Amino acid sequence: MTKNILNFHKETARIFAENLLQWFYKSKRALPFRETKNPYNIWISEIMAQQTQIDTLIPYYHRFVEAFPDVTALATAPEDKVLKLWEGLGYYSRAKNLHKAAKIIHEEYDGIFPDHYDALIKLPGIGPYTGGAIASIAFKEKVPAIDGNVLRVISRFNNYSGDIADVKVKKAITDWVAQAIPDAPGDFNEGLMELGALVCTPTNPKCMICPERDICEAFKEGMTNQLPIKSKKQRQKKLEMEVGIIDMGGALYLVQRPEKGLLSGLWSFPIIEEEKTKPGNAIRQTLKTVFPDLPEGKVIGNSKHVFSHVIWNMTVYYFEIDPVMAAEAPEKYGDAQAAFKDREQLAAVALPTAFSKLLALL
DNA sequence: CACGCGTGGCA
DNA sequence: TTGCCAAGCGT
Repeated sequence: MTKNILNFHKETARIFAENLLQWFYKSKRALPFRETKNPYNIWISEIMAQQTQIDTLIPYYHRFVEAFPDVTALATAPEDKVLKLWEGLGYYSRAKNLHKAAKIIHEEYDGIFPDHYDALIKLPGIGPYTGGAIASIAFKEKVPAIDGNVLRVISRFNNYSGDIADVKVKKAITDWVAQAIPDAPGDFNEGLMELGALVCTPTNPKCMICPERDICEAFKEGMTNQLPIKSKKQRQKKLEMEVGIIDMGGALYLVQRPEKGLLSGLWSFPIIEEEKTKPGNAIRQTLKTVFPDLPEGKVIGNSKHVFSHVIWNMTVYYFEIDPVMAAEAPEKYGDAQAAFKDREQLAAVALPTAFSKLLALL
């Protein structure tokens, strides 16, 4: 049977921390951002790690810190260059907030990285988890860093049935961890996450090699596969979309996404929701407002793209236009920036995966 | 405060 | 194929 109350027992927590640290020092992965305690590098890696698997972020991390080795380099870079380095990683507001925070540190903190939790979480993009991670790892502050791994590990360790999507449950687990933090807060926090990533995994946890097996309540009760409890999120809404690719002698017409909402600020092909009774009409009519002489297009394929909260079923229309139309090539698409981009120019702008994968249809 | 916000891996 | 999940944050 599971428990719906989370109790803290000091001695149990002490042994838990001891086991964890011993395991972590022996079993931790060699990750690039573990080669330093520089708060800047820790920060970049932690922002990239939000909702992202470590293996995915590693090449991005290398490229990013090479291009922007310190806060000043990032603060003084143009935003489009920052977004370009984030291209394909998703959740692009992370990159924008990273850039904003770098400017704040550069201008208001004299380039000196804030060295404690309370100051860190005031920066855009740094919330309770990331603030705790940077403060504990780079500055040895005794604060928790509660991510999805930690919620799962602590839930199982205590055979605790609280719904980890519930803020009250998150707070209870945060309090438990805060009291359990030993003298090496950074290693402890990293160890908790590493245990969740390598051993106490969401499915098929490797209890046989777990350093906490002997004192894990869920293991004792045979509940590891039922925990944690997590309420479900609702399903993505499906949208039928029409994409227009205009090709002018190899240069493609790109538009910048609006300032708010999905993929905001990044580049895309013109795209609009289909009018159900008239397939192809919506994109064609929209494009004709900027290209009155638009020739007939053809469908070159379909593409499905799954976002966090919506699914696009895209029908891709292809239009070839004469280079003489370059003279009238509009730099505005509605209110948005727009331009024909040749291969080299295309490579310089941030084109999200939803659109870059359409290039394979050409 | 429930929801908006990307992408890739995996049973 | 489908759904779930991954080192969350802003509003």
